[in-house]
Amino acid sequence: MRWSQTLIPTLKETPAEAEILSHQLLLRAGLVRKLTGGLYTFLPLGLRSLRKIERIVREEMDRAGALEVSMPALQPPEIWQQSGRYETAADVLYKVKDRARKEWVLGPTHEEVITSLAAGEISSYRQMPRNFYQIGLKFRDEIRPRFGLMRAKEFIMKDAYSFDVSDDAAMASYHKMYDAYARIFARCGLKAFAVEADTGVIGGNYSHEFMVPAETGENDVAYLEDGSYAANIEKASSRGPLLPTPSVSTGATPELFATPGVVTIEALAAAPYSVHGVAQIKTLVYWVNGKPALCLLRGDDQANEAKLAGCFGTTVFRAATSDEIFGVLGAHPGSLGAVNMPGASTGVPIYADLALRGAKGMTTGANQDGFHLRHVDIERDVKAIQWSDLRTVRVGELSVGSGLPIKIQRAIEVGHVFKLGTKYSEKMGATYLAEDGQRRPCVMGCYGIGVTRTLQAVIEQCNDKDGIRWPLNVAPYQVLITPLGGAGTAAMKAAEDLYAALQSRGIEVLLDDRDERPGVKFKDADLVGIPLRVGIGEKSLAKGEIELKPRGGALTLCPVADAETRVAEWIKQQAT
RNA sequence: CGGAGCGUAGCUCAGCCUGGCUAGAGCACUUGCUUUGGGAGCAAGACGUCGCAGGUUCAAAUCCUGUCGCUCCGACCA
Repeated sequence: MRWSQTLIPTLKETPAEAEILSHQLLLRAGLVRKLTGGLYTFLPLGLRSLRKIERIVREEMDRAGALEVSMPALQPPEIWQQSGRYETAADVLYKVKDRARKEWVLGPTHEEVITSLAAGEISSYRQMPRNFYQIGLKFRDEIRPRFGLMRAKEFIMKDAYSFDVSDDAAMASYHKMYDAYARIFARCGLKAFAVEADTGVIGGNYSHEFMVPAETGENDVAYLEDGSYAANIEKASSRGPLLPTPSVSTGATPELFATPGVVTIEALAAAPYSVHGVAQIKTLVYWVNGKPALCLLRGDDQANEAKLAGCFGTTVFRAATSDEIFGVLGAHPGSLGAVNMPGASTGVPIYADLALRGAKGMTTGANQDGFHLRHVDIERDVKAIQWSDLRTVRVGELSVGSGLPIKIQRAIEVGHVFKLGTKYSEKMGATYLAEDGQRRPCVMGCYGIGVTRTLQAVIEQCNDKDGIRWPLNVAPYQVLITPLGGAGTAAMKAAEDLYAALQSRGIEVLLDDRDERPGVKFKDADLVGIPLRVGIGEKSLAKGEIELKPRGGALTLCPVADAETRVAEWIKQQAT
């Protein structure tokens, strides 16, 4: 491609709308343009990279034995009602109406569609295992689109769905996808790693997210230096907080004391009260299915809502409002506690974090504004506690297994593999006749890769102060020829010859044939980040030489006659 | 939805607080001349519903109200 014949609108200045580096480079290198928040047009250069990622994904999915299909983005709401997600996923569903005022749904994902396909087409154990995938647009009514392609209303996802006869067979399908994902991200030039992920209400232990370490990511990952453990912070657990919880009883019974105006853990930890966070019980109230539920944590701990969802058995819950809380406990946030709950609140489930097990001599709210209780022994003074791991792990805590200290790193989630089980197949009638003549639900798995997000993750990971440094496999072009001389010069002529020669070898080459000053061409070349630049200047050309300059590497000279083979060799060498 | 901020030329922004005459700069764009190894110089030119609507005023980019949009922080996800 000739630069002058395509559209590569590079920007010298950073658009104000772009906060993070990869978003800025996406715009500055002329890869995408925004239509409106969360919706982007891919320009020729950006589209080429996107297609390369798609091709890698497609090759690896095919290699893993998955079958490519294409499912409708526009879907009938009935199948969503059937799966139960018309309500539970309501906040991300785009809904549209046709002329007859019938409602339709724009698919945020395709479990319902693929399961209804399987319900119709898979009827025997002989037809499994099967894994169907597609690469296409997904629509999500994101509360807040942000960071360019990272979180958009419309994005390209590779989604795959496996169907198996048993749990064991489903695990085999799962591991195939896991391995395929590792290959995909490696081929994209990404340093990605798998972490244990929260399985939410579906349960089970089999869900991994593929993460790209990046400070701009939206996830926190807990991991161990030796690589033996890595988990999303939502899932991660430890041996518990580093500072021990008081476990010696004062012998006294709970005693009311006045704490006017004290409504935070910090305030109670300060003078004159000086009750350390480890000796406080934090009481949180959630609203689950229209009913209250209490969550008790040590004062210095943070609740982990993914873990709470596991306790509640649903992801549809929220923090109770101040008014709701007052109605239940007779006090406002800051003075709440599970000891001596008023009569109206009996029957409210109480979930407590394991770090509080055996806690004695604790201080907590008295359910009376402006008062707290001291000398609380939790197991003596609070009834009907359901114990569970509810806290968010912190840096430095010891891991459950090896006891090594936990580290925490920000990361971008680019892929997710999930063993679904029979949740959808049961609801949607995707059953088969087994060898023994029994009818059973198919055991499913689902596997997603955010393709557009992966593209941006590559940019986030591969750049320097001058611009993008594309990995060869996903670069829009492999080679950029930069002649330093206008039309009719010897440099341009040599560039044209090399351009034709490389093209005939099947090398993807971009020729900067613009009548621009060298400085402009160099700056654009660095910004756009093509892996290998061939510089052809009048001076070196007079000596029979041209320049080879890998992006971010050292410049070498090479005889004009050898240029074609040297470029081809370089590419071959990089590809291995 | 809660909190914060911003909407002025294609892009980056000044002007607004303290209302005033023809709304500005840099970059980009067009033409000409010069220049030509790291985002050139000179000259000429084109480009604006000052987000939109209403109000206050002799007078509004500027003050007030409403509204729409965007960005950032929080709750969701690939």
